Amino acid sequence: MPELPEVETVRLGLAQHLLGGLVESVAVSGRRTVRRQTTAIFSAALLGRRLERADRYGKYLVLELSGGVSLVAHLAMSGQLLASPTPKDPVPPHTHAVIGLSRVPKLAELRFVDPRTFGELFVSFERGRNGRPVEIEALGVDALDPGLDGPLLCRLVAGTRRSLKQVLTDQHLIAGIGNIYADEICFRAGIAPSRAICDLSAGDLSRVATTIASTLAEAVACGGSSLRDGGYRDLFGALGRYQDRHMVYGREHEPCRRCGSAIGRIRLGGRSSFSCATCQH
DNA sequence: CGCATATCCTGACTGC
DNA sequence: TGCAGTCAGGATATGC
Repeated sequence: MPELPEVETVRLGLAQHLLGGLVESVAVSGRRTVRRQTTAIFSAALLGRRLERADRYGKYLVLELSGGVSLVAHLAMSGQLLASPTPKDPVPPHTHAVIGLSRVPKLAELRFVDPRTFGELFVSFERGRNGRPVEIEALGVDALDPGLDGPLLCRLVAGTRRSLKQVLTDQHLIAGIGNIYADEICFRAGIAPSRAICDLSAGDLSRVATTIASTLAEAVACGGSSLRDGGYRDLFGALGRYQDRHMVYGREHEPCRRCGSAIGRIRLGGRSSFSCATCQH
């Protein structure tokens, strides 16, 4: 489930290997892949353009092309962007879009693979005031933004009675954290995910803010998390390594790595939440 | 406003 | 071994 660390790992790969590439061809075969515009508009907007920058806002990848046009990718649950050195490499199942490139030796094709089809691609022609494509203008502050500190968190959650986990995973407040990292951040901050955020002290919120930054930075350094199904892979197909450092996510009934008590699981907002009742309050 | 639920979808897993 | 049922969840929409 690509969250910020996984998307950032893909972004780093794109920034390293894709910039300077020229779009030679665009082929969209998935029915749901491009849904904000016609595939004709999508393809025409990309053809002949040069890739100039790779950005990320929350879980969204934004490839900036010549002419002020952006290719936006959201991987959602099962999406992958995979580089292919030659067009002759076998195309994986569930490949919904293929972008042919020239002038970049390691990347003849960029492929969008997405078995569950929750992900999407679109082209954006307009920038909002915050410099992001207008379609994702409403996203909250990026979870790795250095400005996300205790006081800002405090302002963001003023007047809400929602739980810590619901705030962490609300992309309109903080962008980039999903179910896995929310649980990991709650554990590392020593706070129960179900705890009402209005009950937290300023010190608690500052600790949450620093824990968001340190947890995500460590996960990025590990290349993100690949779960049992091996769903997430980076641009070149490599698995992440942060799953080996998960303290709670997916570890129901297993001993807590800090205190040894059994990890518990509850449902919160329709999603599984894993935590340690001894280490988190 | 907050919360639960349904929706989109396929693959992995579980239980019989 | 195989088949049906369940679960996984990002974003959005809707109802209470």
